[in-house]
Amino acid sequence: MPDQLSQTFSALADPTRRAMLAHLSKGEANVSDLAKPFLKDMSLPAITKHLKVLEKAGLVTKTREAQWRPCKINSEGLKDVADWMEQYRMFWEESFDRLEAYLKTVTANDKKKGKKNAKKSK
Amino acid sequence: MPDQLSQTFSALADPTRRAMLAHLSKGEANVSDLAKPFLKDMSLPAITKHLKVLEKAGLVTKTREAQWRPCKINSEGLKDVADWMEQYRMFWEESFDRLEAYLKTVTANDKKKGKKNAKKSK
DNA sequence: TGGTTAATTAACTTATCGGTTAATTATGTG
DNA sequence: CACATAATTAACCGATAAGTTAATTAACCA
Repeated sequence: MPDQLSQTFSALADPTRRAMLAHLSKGEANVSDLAKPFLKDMSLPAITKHLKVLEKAGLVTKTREAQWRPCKINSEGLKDVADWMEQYRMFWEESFDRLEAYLKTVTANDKKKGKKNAKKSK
Repeated sequence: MPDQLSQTFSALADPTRRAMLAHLSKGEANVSDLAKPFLKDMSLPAITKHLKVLEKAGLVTKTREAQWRPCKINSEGLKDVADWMEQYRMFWEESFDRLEAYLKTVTANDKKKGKKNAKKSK
């Protein structure tokens, strides 16, 4: 049901999963390695589920090696997020001048088309 | 659930909310302006709820002007995401050389402990 | 005053999420 | 073989997310 990007954002909306990703940013790890920091707080099946979410989100790939499942970061998911973010760069880079200039051009267009936006009073 | 970054990612994990944000990237808009493209698919209260999610996530700020509620993008939330993303830049920028070099330094530590592929734990 | 527009709140339903325990599948080893 | 280790699957549960309809608040207008 959900599009890929939604799945990716959804996967990142959990501190445990982000921590697992941070762990993997240091290199490959198998499931029990990833689980270790969390086994005081949750069970191993919970970790398996989190990993599956990360996989489906395109953030992690899991392979097999005997009974182990080495995991590593999959850059695809991160790239999708980074690409989406790009369109908002001017907002989070506090370049106020460029932002105001940009918004001014948009507003100018609206005026031409006679759009009475949120501009009606004051 | 309670940490800010999770809330922000969670807010972005919905195509309707991302579309509303895209709309707001063109300038301020009232609730009904934002709702218009979606009123075939969902009710106005649904939009109100989506907006509230975006607000709590620090992605949108809503003010009052008579009976209207002009909304605009709040860069704080976007900045939080962008900052978090930074630590993974080397992955989604396919600079394979640097990535491999980096991972090699991390793996070198493991090799000292005799790890071939993250094989052991304990 | 009464009516219209903009938006929110309340109450409710349904589906999904994040976790659990118990059982199961693989693989390697004495 | 028996057994331990690594990880997954199954079945279940409570909380929350996303939507609905109906009612309500708030401001403007004639």
